[in-house]
Amino acid sequence: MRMTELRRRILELLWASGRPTGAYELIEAVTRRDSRPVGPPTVYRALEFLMAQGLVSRIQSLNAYVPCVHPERDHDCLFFICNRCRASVELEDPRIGGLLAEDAAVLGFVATRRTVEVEGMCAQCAEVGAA
Amino acid sequence: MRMTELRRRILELLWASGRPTGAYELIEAVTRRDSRPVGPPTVYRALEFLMAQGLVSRIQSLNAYVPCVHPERDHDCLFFICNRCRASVELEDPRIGGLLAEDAAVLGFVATRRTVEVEGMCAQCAEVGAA
DNA sequence: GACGCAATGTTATAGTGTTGCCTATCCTGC
DNA sequence: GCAGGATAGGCAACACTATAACATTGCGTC
Repeated sequence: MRMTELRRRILELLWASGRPTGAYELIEAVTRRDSRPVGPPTVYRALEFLMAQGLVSRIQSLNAYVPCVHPERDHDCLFFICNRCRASVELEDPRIGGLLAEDAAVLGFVATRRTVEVEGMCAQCAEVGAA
Repeated sequence: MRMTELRRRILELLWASGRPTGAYELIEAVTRRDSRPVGPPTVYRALEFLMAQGLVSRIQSLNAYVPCVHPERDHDCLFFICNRCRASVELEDPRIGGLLAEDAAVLGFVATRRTVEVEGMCAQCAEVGAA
């Protein structure tokens, strides 16, 4: 389990992008930057690794990937996704994790992964165009 | 805006299925049952309609669709998805919607859609195989 | 240097969803 | 009844997302 050149590069690209980025965008970006073709499996494997390390999260609503804001902490990612400017904000709200754990307990459900995503419009976009 | 034959059929198939069902499964099912080919756009349009009516929800983690348990009520769907038996349970927990609204307000974010999904193992499956 | 293992490369393909355009059907108002 | 607009569905092609299967490389160990 190593942080290889490729994996680091993909993580850098995600940070540089500043917004949720699709796997095929990453494929293109890596290919362009390294001037050699990179196939889908390569990138998907790197993403899988980065997600396992808690360095990257997948946004289900967008089929896209973002770097985690607090990789060090054990994170319950909670995303606010602007459908206008495509930006996403990651938040931590332990209370939500608590409620979900509570609900899971009632069901006898053993949770392994959580997805909490809110779509809408960010403050800036909402200000600009009320449409 | 009408509940047509096709739309009703797809809703019925979702209810009959008893678990999250993919769009292409529905395409196949409708095609088989009606003995005539149905294309992807047809089914996707019907699903879009059903979701707009609050009769169906999409489970992002699975790229699949489920009928809503309480179509009449305004619902904040919250799903528990078993990765073993593929079943899903829909719950209502207004407290979570409340917290999300609160967090959104802090960000000045205008929310239009929420996705809350928990993956793991349901009580029955957890009981059977602890693996 | 031969082996073992993790990582990556390569090719092909599976799975999911959309666009564009046309036809059919239904309701509305005359 | 019957134009005429609006909504729904059919169809072909395509775009996007992800994985399978198998070969290769690089690296550490004995």
